[in-house]
Amino acid sequence: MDNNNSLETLPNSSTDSQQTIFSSNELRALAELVFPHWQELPSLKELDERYPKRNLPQGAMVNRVGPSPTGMMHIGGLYVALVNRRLAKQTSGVFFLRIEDTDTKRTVEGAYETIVNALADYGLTPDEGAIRTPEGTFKEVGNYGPYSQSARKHIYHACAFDLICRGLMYPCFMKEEELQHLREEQQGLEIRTGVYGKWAKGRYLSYSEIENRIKAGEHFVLRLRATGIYSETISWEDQIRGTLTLPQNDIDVVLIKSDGMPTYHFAHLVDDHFMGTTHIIRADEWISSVPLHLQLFASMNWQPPQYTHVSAIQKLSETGGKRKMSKRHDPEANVEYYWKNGFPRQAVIEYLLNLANSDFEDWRRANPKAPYTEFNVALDKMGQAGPLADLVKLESISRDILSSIDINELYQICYEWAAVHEKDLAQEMAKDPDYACRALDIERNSEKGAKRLGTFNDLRPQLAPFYDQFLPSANELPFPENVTVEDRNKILSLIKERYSDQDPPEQFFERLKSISSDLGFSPAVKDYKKNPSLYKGHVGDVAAVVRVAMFGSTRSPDLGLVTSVLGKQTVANRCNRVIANQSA
RNA sequence: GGCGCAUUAGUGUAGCUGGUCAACACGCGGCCCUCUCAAGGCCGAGAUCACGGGUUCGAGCCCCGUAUGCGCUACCA
Repeated sequence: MDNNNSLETLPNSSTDSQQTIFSSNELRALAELVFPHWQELPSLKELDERYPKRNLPQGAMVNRVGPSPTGMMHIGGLYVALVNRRLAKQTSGVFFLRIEDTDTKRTVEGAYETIVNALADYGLTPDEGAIRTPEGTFKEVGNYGPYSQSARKHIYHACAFDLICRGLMYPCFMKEEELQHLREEQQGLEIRTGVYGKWAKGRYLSYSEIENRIKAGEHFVLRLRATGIYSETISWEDQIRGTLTLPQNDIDVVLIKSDGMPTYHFAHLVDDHFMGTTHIIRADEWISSVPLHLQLFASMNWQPPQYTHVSAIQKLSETGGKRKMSKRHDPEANVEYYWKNGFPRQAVIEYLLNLANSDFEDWRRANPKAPYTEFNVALDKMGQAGPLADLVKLESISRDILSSIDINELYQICYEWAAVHEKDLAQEMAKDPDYACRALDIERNSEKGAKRLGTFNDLRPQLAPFYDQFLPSANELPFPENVTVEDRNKILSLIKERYSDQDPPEQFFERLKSISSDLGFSPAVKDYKKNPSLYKGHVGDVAAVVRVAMFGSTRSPDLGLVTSVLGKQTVANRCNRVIANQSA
């Protein structure tokens, strides 16, 4: 990188002759003063060699997600990660994870693991950056690292050194109170607040003053010497929003904080250049910063990436109405919430995909079995308004997924969930996975296309009755009142006697009918309704008795299917315990 | 305060360069199926496209203004 940006060519907004103009020797001395260990810094040339241009096919997108390890993983972060990753994959590009931990005060222990785990759990493992190994440990992969900003200080400093040498960055000693006063004064004057133009006091410092203050150990930050003109605009193409036009940046923003860490803006410039990011897809709160970012890239003579801004998921519907999704008050802002509350991860992903491109739904209907990765995400199909989280819709998607995935896969994820949230159930499942599968599979492939599982919360009611230990005790069974104990026992005796596991499940109802007529119940509900006095009841009442005895509940899936899973022995046992209980 | 982004039925969205464009999904209601519960099938109620002006033969779709929400205006990202 050569120094062709000499001071004279800078289009500075304030042609204020009072500003200190340094000679290039002074600038060099200043840079060395700011970075006493400058000799240890890599040169820009070395960095360019260390991080060569990526060798990727035409049109490949290199993009990234850059969460801060400040606590939980936000659902909006997952959303942005999903979109970025899909786009990278679709173009044979690269998706990487960069941990943006430049704010040492805010970084939280364990948050790094939370991020990596969330991406791994949701199938969004990055190509580069921190990943979770199959053994469950963490490591960093990729040739453009390190991928944590806190470990890249020397790179930022190398670039900062260059900017100081070229007069585009300068030290500023203003303290918090001073900045506060400045802001108040500007507010009193009813002008824009901020460090710009004549308000940028650091621009007026003489070399000797700077030297003295630095040598005295005074704290300082490094600010950009902004080159934008506020009354003029800059435009760029946002792939979601089209052409965006904003005033040029004339604020001397902080680029290096007093602790030596870069701010987001500077880290973005340096990292996304050397990491070869081609597309920045991020939340829309960054729109206002694009003029600054463009200026930063120009100041280094680097090719800027393409910026596009997505509206993050912001609100949630509640009984009260709408409000902003808040980390503190809305548990569903946290990615963990969904799994905890029984939503399969794939459902969350597909729901997010649906928010991103609403035609995903149509695609899914047309391709019920295809993996979601076959769907093509398109930026220009993304909505501009912030979508509202809708758990009811999520559940509907979840139900579709749980009813369409392969039974073995269903067993897997159910078991994985139960192992954490329903431990006793999981234990039983593991004893005989095949049995659990048959129980889970009930009615899934029938013509009726029953979708019994909405979320994992439906797992227990669906599965537990297949295990004796979860059944209510015999005297707690909710038998209907309208069938006498005597009839109940007769019914169950006959079931025990006549049930055969050779019967096809459809046969079961025929058995119920014949038992009904043998015991004076009407085999057809219609007949009973015509002449109630002729019967003790109807086949439905008989079925209810059997249902309670078999399933411990007045509600169950098809009895023929239930009994065929239970098997002859269990059917007999369950009849016996009731009969025994009554006669006792 | 300044600047920016957004605003289509309860919710999420679709509506291409202005002329069946008010559609789809979830939810809600009813009916059907039916031995229970779900699921499924069918039907239906919900939006004068935030509001007010324009431009036009004609506007969710273009322009201006207003309102509301959100964002930025930090040595947070």
